[in-house]
Amino acid sequence: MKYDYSAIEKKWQQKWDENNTFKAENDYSKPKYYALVEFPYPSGQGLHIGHPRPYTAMDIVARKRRLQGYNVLFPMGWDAFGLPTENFAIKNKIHPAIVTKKNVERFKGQLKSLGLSFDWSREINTTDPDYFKWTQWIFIQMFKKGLAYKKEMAVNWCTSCKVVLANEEVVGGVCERCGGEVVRKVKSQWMLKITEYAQRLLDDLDSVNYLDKIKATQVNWIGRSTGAEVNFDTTAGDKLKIYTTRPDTLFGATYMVIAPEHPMIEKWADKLENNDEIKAYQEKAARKSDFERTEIAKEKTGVELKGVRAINPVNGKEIPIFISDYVLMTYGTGAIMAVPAHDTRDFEFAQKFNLPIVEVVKGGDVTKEAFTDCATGIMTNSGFLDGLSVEDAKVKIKEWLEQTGKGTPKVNYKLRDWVFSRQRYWGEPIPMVYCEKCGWVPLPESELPLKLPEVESYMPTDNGESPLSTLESFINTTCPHCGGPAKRETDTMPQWAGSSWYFMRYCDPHNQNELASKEALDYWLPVDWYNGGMEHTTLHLLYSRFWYKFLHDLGVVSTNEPYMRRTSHGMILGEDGQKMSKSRGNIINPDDVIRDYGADTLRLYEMFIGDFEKTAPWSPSSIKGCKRFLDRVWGLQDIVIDGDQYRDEFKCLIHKTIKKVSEDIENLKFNTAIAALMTLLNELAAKGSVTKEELRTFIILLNPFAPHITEEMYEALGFEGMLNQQKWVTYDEKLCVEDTVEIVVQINGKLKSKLNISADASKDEMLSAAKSDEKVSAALEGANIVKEIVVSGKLVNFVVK
RNA sequence: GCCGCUGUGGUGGAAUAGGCAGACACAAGGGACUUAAAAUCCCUCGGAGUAAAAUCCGUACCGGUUCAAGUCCGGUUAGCGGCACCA
Repeated sequence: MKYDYSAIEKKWQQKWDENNTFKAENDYSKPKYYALVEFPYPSGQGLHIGHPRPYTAMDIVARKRRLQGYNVLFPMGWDAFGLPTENFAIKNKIHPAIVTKKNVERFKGQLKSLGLSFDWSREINTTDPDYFKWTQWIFIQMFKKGLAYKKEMAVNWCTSCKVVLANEEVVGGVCERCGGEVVRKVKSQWMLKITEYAQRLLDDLDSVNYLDKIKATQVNWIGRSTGAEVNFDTTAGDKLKIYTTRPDTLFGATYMVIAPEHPMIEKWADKLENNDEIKAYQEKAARKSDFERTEIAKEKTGVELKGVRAINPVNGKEIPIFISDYVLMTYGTGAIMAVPAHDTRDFEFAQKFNLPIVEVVKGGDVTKEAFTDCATGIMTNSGFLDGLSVEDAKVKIKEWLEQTGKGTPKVNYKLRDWVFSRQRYWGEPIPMVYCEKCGWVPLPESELPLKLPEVESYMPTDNGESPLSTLESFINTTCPHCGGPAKRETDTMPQWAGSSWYFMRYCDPHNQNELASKEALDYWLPVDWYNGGMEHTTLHLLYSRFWYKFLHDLGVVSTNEPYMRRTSHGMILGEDGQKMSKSRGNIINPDDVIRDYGADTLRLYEMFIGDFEKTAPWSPSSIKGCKRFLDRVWGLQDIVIDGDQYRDEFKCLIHKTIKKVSEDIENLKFNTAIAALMTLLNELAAKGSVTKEELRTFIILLNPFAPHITEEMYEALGFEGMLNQQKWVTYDEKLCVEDTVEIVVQINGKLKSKLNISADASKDEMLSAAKSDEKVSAALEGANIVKEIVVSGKLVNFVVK
């Protein structure tokens, strides 16, 4: 009988659908397991060949856990707000909701054709008002707790499209779509105070099981540093506050630098002698795009503020103040003390402007380059700090700063607040109203969801306002607080909003009264295993952890962290080893692969393709090997013999294979799990027969990887019920050990011979067996044995002279 | 510049916790079957060497620790990913 994959796959997909086979139960007394994959953005291109890799991996985990008796939640949904849909809608004059609906249908069909065991009864869509009602609700709670605020912020502005761009749309400093120049433009934006959670987001990484590289990236992104803030007096009378991580070098501060946007500059305008020069520099800096700012970073620029000088608090010396765009207004206090002897950037600047360089840490040659080593240096030219190590000096100077009131220890983070406004149509409306009397007022919860109004054009306006801003009927409303006339916020939320809490909605997706019931949240959360792309490590992962912690503070969820375990998969590249793209013409369409080889083969191949965490090039010939494997598995039906036991000769191999497959799935080593199954198949095929029980075990082990063929074989073998309702097979550790083992005999660490010996042989028995081996005894002839090393069950090594 | 990761046959990749390098596949070559091809089955498959063996070399490079190193340590180099004037 031929292996008719397409009929088999269709048959079982239908059966699973009809029986709601993979519906997670609401029985909260059972042990639960929550396996999560990132929900896709339903793009117009349809499913990418890369999607099945993580989806299949977690599907394997979910299917195995079900067989192990867990109540498994393995849901799927759509992260459907977003720019490509909006752009497509603009271009083709179709409502984005219609585009979304069409794309979702296509995606869903494709996912089903892969045989993924999602619980479709819990499907969610971020663009569904019943869903984004709660996204808006969370925003309002944040506003009420002071975590959402409005602020003037620079945005990316494409000078050619005359449109505000999201950061993701700025590629290499130019507009992704038209290649036009992108500049900064200041606009009033909603911000979320993620910085308030910086320390917790950092600390709680200790309590979760994320891959080390994921943790490292998060730590890096949060960017905690410790130092001190120091107040410098100025000749203008005002104090200038700086932040430094090297307060120990205070004696070496020979000038100061403040950001071009620093507010003091305006305040000092009447005292400054070179206002024209300063203004010119400020304007130039403001005009620069981010791209230019980093391009020109090679050479330092700046202007001295003539007329005002600062006073170094430790030695009372007057020092000049400069403005330069290498100091950022957005970090620390926007002002630094410059210690050219011990900071590379200050050194460059000092050289260019001929400023004095004073060595305060011995150990380098500060006439040639900045000496930045904290570990070995000894303080010098530093008054009461002289002779101390850098670390001791840091402690002592901080004490001095506090005692004298001239400064305080301070922790800073690179993490910045989250810019939450987008001047776009296809996003969640921000549920806020501006009243002249009451200021910003949130909509009452009874008015949620605030739906998107119908507009004629989804195009952003010429002045960078949201398309909603042209719609008088939407804008004009009454103040929920005083009842007076008020105007709605017209910006929408970024795409990251809906995905920041979607895993919570899956727990209770149809709840009309709450984002999910407390009972459901307490039962299902945290997510046990979340797999997703490395590209989401800094944004999505951090944002959703932040929202979760906020909701924990509100009492909505009971735990601190949303995801117990986070892993990450590698991308699938084109056959040429390049990223798949239309222009390279190296795209593989999953529909074609399913048509030509079947979903089980595709699943198996994507798991076998290589190390799950690494990128892997698609290989059209390798996939044939996986098809060949399934053909041979199918062929086992022709050689099946009666028998409700494993035969003795296969007992050990089968137990070892069960162990290997069970463990490898938990360790993301799907490729070696499949290799173990191939080995077992090869042995059985070589024997020419397989007992019914052996085959039953084999197809249970293979089921998570290739669910359709295994269900079909299970049925054809005449077993009761569906395979997915059976129990995962278990192994006996004792039976995984062979009676006899092959041990290695080495002389001076070089392999001389191999011999078979009883597995429980003592060290003495191993030694004497080794010595009596022909090859070994010949080689040992006349040699002087200095040492004998015996590793039980593994090897014997003679060290000879 | 900083942080993280990686370097193993023609290819994708295995190798628990320092103990047989190259599992499992792909490709290639040879053979069987076939009128022929496809499919399938069998054999070979890191390099040098040999009739075959023996033997020697071999996990990016240099050095170290060890009875024993792909694995640990120090240095170099190449590539990938992230951040990037963060004081």
